Amino acid sequence: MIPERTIGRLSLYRRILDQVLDQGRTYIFSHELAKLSGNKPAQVRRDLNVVKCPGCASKGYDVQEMIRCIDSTLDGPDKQRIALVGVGNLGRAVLHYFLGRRKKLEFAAAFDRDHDKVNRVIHGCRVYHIDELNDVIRKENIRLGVITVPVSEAGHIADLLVHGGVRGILNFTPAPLRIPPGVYVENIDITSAIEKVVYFTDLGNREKEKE
Amino acid sequence: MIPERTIGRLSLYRRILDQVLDQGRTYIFSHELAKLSGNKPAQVRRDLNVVKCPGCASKGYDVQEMIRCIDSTLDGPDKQRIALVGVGNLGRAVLHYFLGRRKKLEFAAAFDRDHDKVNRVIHGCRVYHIDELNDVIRKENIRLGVITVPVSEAGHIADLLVHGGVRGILNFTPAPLRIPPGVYVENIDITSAIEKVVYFTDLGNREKEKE
DNA sequence: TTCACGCTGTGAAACATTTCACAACAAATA
DNA sequence: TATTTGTTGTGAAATGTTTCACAGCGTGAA
Ligand SMILES: NC(=O)c1ccc[n+]([C@@H]2O[C@H](COP(=O)([O-])OP(=O)(O)OC[C@H]3O[C@@H](n4cnc5c(N)ncnc54)[C@H](O)[C@@H]3O)[C@@H](O)[C@H]2O)c1
Ligand SMILES: NC(=O)c1ccc[n+]([C@@H]2O[C@H](COP(=O)([O-])OP(=O)(O)OC[C@H]3O[C@@H](n4cnc5c(N)ncnc54)[C@H](O)[C@@H]3O)[C@@H](O)[C@H]2O)c1
Repeated sequence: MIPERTIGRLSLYRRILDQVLDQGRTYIFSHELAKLSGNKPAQVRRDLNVVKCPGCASKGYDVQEMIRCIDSTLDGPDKQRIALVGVGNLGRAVLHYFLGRRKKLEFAAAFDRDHDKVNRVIHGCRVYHIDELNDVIRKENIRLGVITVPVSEAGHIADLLVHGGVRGILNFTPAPLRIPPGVYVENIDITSAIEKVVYFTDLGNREKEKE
Repeated sequence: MIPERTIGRLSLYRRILDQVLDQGRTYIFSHELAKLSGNKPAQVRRDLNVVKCPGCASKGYDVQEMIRCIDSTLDGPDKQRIALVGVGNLGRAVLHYFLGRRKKLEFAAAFDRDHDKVNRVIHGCRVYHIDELNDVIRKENIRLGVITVPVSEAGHIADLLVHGGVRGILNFTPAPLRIPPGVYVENIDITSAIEKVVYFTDLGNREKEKE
């Protein structure tokens, strides 16, 4: 059972290593990957040990081997089919960005309740009416969902997804989803990210005790 | 010095409390806010202690008082002026979402290098050419930046922002920004968030040792 | 007035994660 | 061959965060 933080870093390493490989490098040292990813060398080595990627004291780590090790940990055996719910500004940005970007991820269906959006193909993804959600995700065998509806709708949408058989959700809404055990939820809260920046940036200005 | 996780939760509590207040409630117990925010009651009480918000054993916490305490910790004294760089799909989603949403946050300028976008007002925000960045953020007294350009541009944009006097950055790019001490960076990595969902969802399918 | 209840506030324990620090080793050099 | 150099892999320490568990208290009931 690998901790969440580690998975996040492995995901980042992989994208960096794809680039490193494109540049023709075949080996890399932990301190180099550390610099490229914004971490400490010891952290990088630990993370690589976790995915059983062996290094060589003189040459460092074999880049292709690293990618293979990370792949075998992060990727499922098959291509992951994902449903996106809420084809608004953020939803469309996500669909557009991931279109053809990562081989193992496919946005197989999107849902909205706005009739101007349904029955169209947006950024390579067919948009269905929300009422069809259950049928479509079952028929398409979709196990993952992304929620980009307004916060007031999120709880209800999460219930629909879970009822349809979805077992992992990326939730862009600040609503805490009440889901049964066995379903995994990852939250991205853009508002709180901005508020963190405000707080930690202002430390100099305001009276903030160090300790 | 309050830890980052705590700040994230406080930001969430505040939004929940705004709603609670709209519903006419004046007091709330830690276990209720815990349920609404997806945390344990002891965690909520600790967080509130951190912002010196007193509770009453019989009535719980005064909602307005809580909001005041959180405000006085999270918000700077003035409205925060923010620059967004990269008016693409994600950048526009952010501009649109925050337009008039949080009183203390204002997207005061946006920048792009695409001439179709510059010198227009998009979602209430004037878009300038990237070459004007330094002048505009100095003139407008902007101290915070949001980076939504392609990953290859992010390092360069971060340098421009810092050079112009920006001290806090929200970076949507997976590029680790090399910034001087005193500048705070918060990263949102949507790709790694999705990959976390893939990993933790698949635990049942694949052979994953528990321990 | 006394009691029982349920909540807050918090010290201390438990748990999680990062970092240090160094033995062991491979390659390059002399 | 012996020596130097610089890296990996990892036990153990340090650090950071959450959770437990309960003393103390205010309120309402008897
Ligand atoms: N965009 C951002 O920067 C941002 C920032 C912070 C939080 N968020 C969160 O992400 C959510 C989405 O943001 P956005 O900017 O894309 O909003 P948006 O309003 O542009 O899009 C919401 C979409 O969901 C659809 N929808 C609404 N109810 C639905 C339902 N019951 N079933 C199916 N579809 C439904 C709407 O038709 C619309 O297309 C926000 O509501 C917020 O909770 C976004
Ligand atoms: N949209 C997503 O779901 C998503 C997911 C993962 C990561 N990201 C990250 O966020 C970034 C932005 O995503 P997006 O979907 O909005 O991309 P996008 O291509 O729609 O937008 C990028 C914008 O930046 C502008 N730009 C490019 N170079 C510039 C420069 N030097 N100066 C000023 N402006 C410049 C472009 O003109 C464009 O408007 C991505 O490149 C990626 O790194 C986005």
